Amino acid sequence: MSLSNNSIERICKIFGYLDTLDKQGTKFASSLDLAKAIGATSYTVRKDISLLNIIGYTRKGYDVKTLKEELGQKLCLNKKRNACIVGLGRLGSALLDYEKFQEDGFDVVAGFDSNINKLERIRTDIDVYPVSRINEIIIRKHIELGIIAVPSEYAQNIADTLIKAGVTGILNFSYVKINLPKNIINVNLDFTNSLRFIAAKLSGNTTNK
Amino acid sequence: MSLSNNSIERICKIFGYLDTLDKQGTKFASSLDLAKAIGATSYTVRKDISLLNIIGYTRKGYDVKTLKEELGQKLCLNKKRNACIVGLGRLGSALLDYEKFQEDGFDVVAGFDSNINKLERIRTDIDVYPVSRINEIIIRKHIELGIIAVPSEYAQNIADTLIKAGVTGILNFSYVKINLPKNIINVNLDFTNSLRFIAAKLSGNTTNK
DNA sequence: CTCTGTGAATGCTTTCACAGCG
DNA sequence: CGCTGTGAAAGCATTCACAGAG
Repeated sequence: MSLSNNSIERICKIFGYLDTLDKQGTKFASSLDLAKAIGATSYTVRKDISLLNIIGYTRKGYDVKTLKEELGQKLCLNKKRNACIVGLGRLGSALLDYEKFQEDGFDVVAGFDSNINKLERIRTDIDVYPVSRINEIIIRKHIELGIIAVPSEYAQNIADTLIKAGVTGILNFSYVKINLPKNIINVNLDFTNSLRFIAAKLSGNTTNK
Repeated sequence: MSLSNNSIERICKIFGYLDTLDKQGTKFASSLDLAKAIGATSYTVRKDISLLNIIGYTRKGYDVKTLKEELGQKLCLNKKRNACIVGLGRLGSALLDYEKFQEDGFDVVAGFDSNINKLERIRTDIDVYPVSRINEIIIRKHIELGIIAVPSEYAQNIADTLIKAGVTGILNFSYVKINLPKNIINVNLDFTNSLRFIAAKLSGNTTNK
């Protein structure tokens, strides 16, 4: 089985949307419904799904519950995973309390910051530690995912520490690209770059693709 | 001139990296340097840049200051733009104080929330208003960009309000796709989906592309 | 040499078009 | 009918390979 990044991203979005549909009590969804919800075409959705050898029902579309279960299984999204957040500034502490992570099976089980005073002041149900304890805690709590919300100049260093401790996936909110061994999966979310992208497209000298 | 989204995104990243290089005092950067910094190949970087009819110097690479200026000009990234944030919960208020936006020419000039008590409690230099005043303030302050950080169920409604008031670009932090007229540029940043993507790739049944 | 600039070739992804099914 | 499933075609983006320039 072998999916492109684009396919994976679409399927992840579909998975999230199926959850919404399920909570609403919707039973079936056609490829077109799904496509609209994630911003794709129905062809692409059908192809993505069929690449996973999942089949739908003619005339009705896909069974919401079943499809969600199957997508989750094929992409290992049903399994819970432990995560930690490094850097508990404004953004990091907002992320600590971002309930959607937990709802979706990502358990944030630790927060880290280098500022001891900050650790004492923070009010959250999640355990917080100084960065010096990253290695110990990651191993003890079986943390697989690291969320980096430290100032950009420290991001690479933190990433190295996380990986040495055994983290295999990194979500990086700093605006620098971090260099990683290629078995580590990583996504960069650079807010400023997203605004730049919007600004650039607004300026108009672009295709619509 | 006509660039694909991928090209625009890469160029935006290059633009950001050139700023870092410039502050460091670096004078020249080769296509390979830039490529490494943004996670691309040198071919792609050269092609992207040449699509904009910008030329470098043989044997030295690109002049950092000049290239930044030219990219900024072609993509209209030098012009300042006003932005607002709707939804001042944990995330929204963190974004209000995200200095990188201002540094990069995105002036956050207003925050909105539906909860009047919250507006009174918030401590920030930026003016905050009830959502009922969105239309008035957007017009008065010439706001072009809207950053949506409200709970997902309100996102579509807020987006419609913003657009009616004249906003042309939207950065959406909620996890629903919002439907927009196609002259509106919009980017979705769904944190949970990024974690899902990482989890899916960790599970391994994917290409490396 | 070492780097850029770029047509040509390659390799992906998406789209199309239509058979199949209830 | 209204939907899925899928080979074939089209459309893009990336990579290659090499000329050009100092």
